[in-house]
Amino acid sequence: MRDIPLTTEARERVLDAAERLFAQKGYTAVTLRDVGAAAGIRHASLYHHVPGGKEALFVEVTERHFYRHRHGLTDALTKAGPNIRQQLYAAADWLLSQPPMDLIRMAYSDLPAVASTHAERLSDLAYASMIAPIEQALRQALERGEIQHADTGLIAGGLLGMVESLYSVPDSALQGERTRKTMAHALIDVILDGIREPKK
Amino acid sequence: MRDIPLTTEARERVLDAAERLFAQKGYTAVTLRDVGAAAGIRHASLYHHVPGGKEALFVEVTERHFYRHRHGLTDALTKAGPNIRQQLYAAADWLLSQPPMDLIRMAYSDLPAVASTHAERLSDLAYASMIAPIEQALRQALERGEIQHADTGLIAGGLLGMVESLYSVPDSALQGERTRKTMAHALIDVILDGIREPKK
DNA sequence: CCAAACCTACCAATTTGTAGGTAAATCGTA
DNA sequence: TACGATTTACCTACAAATTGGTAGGTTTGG
Repeated sequence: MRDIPLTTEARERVLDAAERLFAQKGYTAVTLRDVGAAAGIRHASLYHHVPGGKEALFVEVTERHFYRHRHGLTDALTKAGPNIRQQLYAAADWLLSQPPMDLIRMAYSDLPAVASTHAERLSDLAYASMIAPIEQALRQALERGEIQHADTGLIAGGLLGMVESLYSVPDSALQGERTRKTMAHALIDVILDGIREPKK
Repeated sequence: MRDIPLTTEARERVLDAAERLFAQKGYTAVTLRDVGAAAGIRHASLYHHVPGGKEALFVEVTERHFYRHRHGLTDALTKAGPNIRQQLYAAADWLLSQPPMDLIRMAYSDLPAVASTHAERLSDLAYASMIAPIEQALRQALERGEIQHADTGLIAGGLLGMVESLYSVPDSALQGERTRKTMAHALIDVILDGIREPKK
């Protein structure tokens, strides 16, 4: 008998389903029956894999989600080479390959619904996973002289909000060359070059 | 006896409370008992003012919310004079004077929970109220030669996402001169000037 | 007086969580 | 290897609380 379940194939199915649903709909909008159905089991069976119930499930998969973002972002940024534009392109591509990460909903709706100890940890993790990697890349570009002095933390956050907001573009507005990816790259160009001067 | 209640002071209290709560927490996370408590009445009394129940209440206050944004944005943009920077400053100030408008949550969680006819109308209204006014100001700045050729719709949406994302900045990170307003203005400067060239 | 505004009390459905059971895989050991 | 014991991964059934919504009565202001 174990207090803390280790990772099995069936448990992974549950966590994957829960992560996708919570990320898409938010904590209160997702029921355990939804999660069970998505994982192919009854809701009561979820308690076998996650004894802590809904809140523990949400906290675990949300932490997992943030950790994966941190890894995915730092990975994309380092593999893109020492050029800030290509780095930001790669970061945006990663973000758009994942389900939307709605930090506003997280702050105003999801986190207030869980115990404050968990909420604070998740809040810190959000910064460390989403903002910090981009901020670090901007700081290094600043040292390399690629960009001028700027509030790197603010720019990183703004960039993130900009790219994530592309998820609210309806699919009907996406066609041909106008994908979320090309739109993200165009927005990054604006951040780097501005829209007053003609593109170099 | 009226089928459609006209506007009274008490009904306004209900709509104001509902609008604030729905905007902050989203459709499913807000209960009618929450709305009633915020308006100072029992949840059953809400049906006196809005016979259609929760969904009708949500649709009505969300429409109202969008209409007010459309008015507030166009008003701020026109009153700021013919300078795109001042116009965008004013638009951002308006957005930050209102409760957060989380379009991602709206698209992925709120709208799927209401009848599709209402969802489509609200989706169109979101574009017309939030994006279109900013896009128009950018187009006019383009004609005036203030900015270079750019995808004005894309920039407007990106700007909006950027400014709204400031709501996910924890209050603990706001102190002294570092308010959401000053941060929004700094981000607008980046959009206009870029971060590669030194500020003029 | 009378209608608007609000109330209490309830219902049916849903949701989280618990209790207890079952089939099948796995393990320890003779 | 044979085989009983245990563990895993699920199930059905139910309890308690919450939710949207309804019925009908009561207060209150013009």
